[in-house]
Amino acid sequence: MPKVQASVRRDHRGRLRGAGLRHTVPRERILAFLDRKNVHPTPEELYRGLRKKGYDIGLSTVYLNLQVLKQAGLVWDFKDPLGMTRYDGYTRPHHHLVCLACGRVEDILTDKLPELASEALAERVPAPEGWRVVGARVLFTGYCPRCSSGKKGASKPREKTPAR
Amino acid sequence: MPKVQASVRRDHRGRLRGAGLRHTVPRERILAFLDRKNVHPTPEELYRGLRKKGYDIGLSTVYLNLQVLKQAGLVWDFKDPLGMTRYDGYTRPHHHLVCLACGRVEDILTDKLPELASEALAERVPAPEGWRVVGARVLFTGYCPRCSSGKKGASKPREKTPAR
DNA sequence: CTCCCTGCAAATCCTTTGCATACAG
DNA sequence: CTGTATGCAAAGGATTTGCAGGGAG
Repeated sequence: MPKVQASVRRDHRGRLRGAGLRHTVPRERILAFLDRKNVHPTPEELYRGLRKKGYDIGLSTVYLNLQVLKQAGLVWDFKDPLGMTRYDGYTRPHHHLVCLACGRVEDILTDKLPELASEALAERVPAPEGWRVVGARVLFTGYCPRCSSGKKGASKPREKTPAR
Repeated sequence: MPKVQASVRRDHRGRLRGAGLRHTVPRERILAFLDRKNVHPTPEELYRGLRKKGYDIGLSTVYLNLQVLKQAGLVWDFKDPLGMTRYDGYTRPHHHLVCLACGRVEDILTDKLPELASEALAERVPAPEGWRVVGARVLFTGYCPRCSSGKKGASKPREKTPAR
């Protein structure tokens, strides 16, 4: 019996190779870290997270590889309402929902939501003359369960202007 | 004949007062600069633009007031695909369409597009248990007329990763 | 072996802050 | 007049770059 499919979602070596990238330990660890749902760390948080696990990685390596992985389409990034760049493992098409009070981010998958899928939105928008629209990303804003329960300072408060 | 309604869109003094803000020369000029459609400057560009007109304004004043005006709801801001913060005069609800090649930004008004209006999207999204969704902003991406005409380097090229 | 990657430190870029002076109400 | 706002310069924070050593193919 051939030893096939060790773990679909964890075959990072294959994903890297498939994207034309070399397999390296830092890349493997970054992909592994992001390979969970609703995980959207800033580069700094990702760096600390990996360090906390005992991995000896450099912050600039994290920044560099996040960019490389992004260009390869293996991860996504977006700016949260406070302007911080956040990353997530790219798997299925989705949007984001951010809590205006504490900054928590939730993935909004569009697999089952043809109406809200990027392509659908991109097709439906009346593009100005001559433009070719290729994508659409929605940033939903609101209040998470903890923060909308009325309790002030339910979670860590935001320092800056909630914005956007 | 009473001298009424000098200029609806240019009554910046009234808009400021209405928002509980003092009227000052810098604020007046910033609002005036943004009071055109499809104008989405970065703070730096806005600063240079005002300077070019001979106005003696400080960069930090621009930053400060953009934030004040944003909090007052008189202007909006958003991050373009390169991560630059861009501002526009807040008038009607709308989204943005950005050219991935040259960075040009076009306003997509939703007055006549109930389906794509922020409220409609916010209502339609299946919010995770306990969340209260209050808004939605769409960032459409594509290629503007000049850049989609096939000619390479149609406009100023991007230095950074087009991203997102 | 050769080229690319890593990790540290220094450098950049955007944005905010401190402060004395000037203006709005 | 009193309290803000302005504008300059310096500080701060996030991200990038330079470079010598190390690893992947």
